[in-house]
Amino acid sequence: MTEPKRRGPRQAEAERNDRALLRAARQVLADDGAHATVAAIAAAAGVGIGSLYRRYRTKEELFQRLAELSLDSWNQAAERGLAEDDPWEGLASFIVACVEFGQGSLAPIAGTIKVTKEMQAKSDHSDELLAALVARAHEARVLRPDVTVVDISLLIEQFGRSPALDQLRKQGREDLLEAAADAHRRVLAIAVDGLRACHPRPLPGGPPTDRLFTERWTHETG
Amino acid sequence: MTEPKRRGPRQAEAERNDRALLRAARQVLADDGAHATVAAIAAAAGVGIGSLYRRYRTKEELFQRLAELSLDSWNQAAERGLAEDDPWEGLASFIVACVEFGQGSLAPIAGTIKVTKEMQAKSDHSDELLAALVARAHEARVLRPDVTVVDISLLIEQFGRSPALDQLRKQGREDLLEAAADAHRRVLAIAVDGLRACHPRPLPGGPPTDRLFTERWTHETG
DNA sequence: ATACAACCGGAGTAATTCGCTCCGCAAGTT
DNA sequence: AACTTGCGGAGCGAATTACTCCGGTTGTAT
Repeated sequence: MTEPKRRGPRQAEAERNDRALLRAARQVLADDGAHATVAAIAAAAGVGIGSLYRRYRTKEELFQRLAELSLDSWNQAAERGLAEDDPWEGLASFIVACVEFGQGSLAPIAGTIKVTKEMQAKSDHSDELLAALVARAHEARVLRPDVTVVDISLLIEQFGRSPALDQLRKQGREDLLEAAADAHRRVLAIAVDGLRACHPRPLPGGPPTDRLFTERWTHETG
Repeated sequence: MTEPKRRGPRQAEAERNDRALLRAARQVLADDGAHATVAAIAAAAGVGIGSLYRRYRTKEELFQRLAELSLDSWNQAAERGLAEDDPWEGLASFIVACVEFGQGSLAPIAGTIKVTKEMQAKSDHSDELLAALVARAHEARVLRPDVTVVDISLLIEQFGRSPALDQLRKQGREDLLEAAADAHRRVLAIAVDGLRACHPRPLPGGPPTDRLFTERWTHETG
């Protein structure tokens, strides 16, 4: 067993709280961007501030953990995509999955995340997976030929947050949240269709540099 | 003459400053979202805070003016689009123009804007113009049939800000700004191509309500 | 030159906000 | 009942914010 022993009587509650905190952090980050507060995160999780700081020594440590989990989710989505038979469906479902679990909520805090060696390894792996998804779609001639992995990554990031959904949530208009989420998925579907190989005109500008991604995170030397 | 007399010796500088302030406000809003500070706006305009407050009594008054000007830009872009002969190019160039001048920078402060009667009239007009653009594209069978005006509006809003560009600007990476802007235009071109009538599969979900737009602004009774 | 008017810049202020600590209390276990 | 473990949130110091106020600067008139 990996964790053979419960160390305290209220360990189960602690684990539930931890999951709730991570869920809430993603949510609040999506809503409020870079200036999400710990009070808001704790409140959204239905947990006291004290409980947050017992598990994470600082706000940054929580965000760090969130970034790591997001990388895992990204990789799982990519592997599910590769497992699909149809190359197009594999790529499209990967994109939708990444947008769905809120990959884009990390963008506002990307500059504050320290990339550990472990995360770097996961990131390299995710690059390979995405490259494989794109290569397979190219070979099947279902993806327009001048689309690169950077284009896909930027598309996912672009749809990671929904301005309309953010504002409605901040205004407490619960009645429109569902409609806004549906509409967001609709617009994403439009954009994904724009990736199909049925468009004769080449895309404007040259292929984008991957420096747009590699140089936006601060790396650890140790 | 509408403005026959200069009232003071430094009037020209004052007008330059006003234009710089509005430009800077759009920029900073795009970068920092809802918590853009007056100090940042004044600094970006190369102007003292005092000069900002001589022209606008409060921060909100500046944002209000910005919203009004944005509506004008929107309408001008729509009229240029209608003036084009090709229905598709008209619609596409309208979308690109709206994204380009930073229409989306207003999304984070949409909830704080008071819509005056004058603005309401301009807004109604813009609705008609966009409806005309979409109807013309539908009649020419160049726009996929289940796309609505709300879809177009949401698409414009979605691309109004670029997460990558925002972060790079905040990090001061001037060397990558151009590349990021190019990449952003590329991804937008992909999404716009997704609107073309060459995609057989219908979009997911029903047509979105326009309540997603009408109910997000606070209206004035007077 | 001198006096004056118009406008500029930004240090200072009061109020708010934020990350984080600390401690009294409740829930299990024995 | 005694004890252990984890919970919640009031409160603190530091940082940030919108806005005011006034000494300085620029351009015009005499």
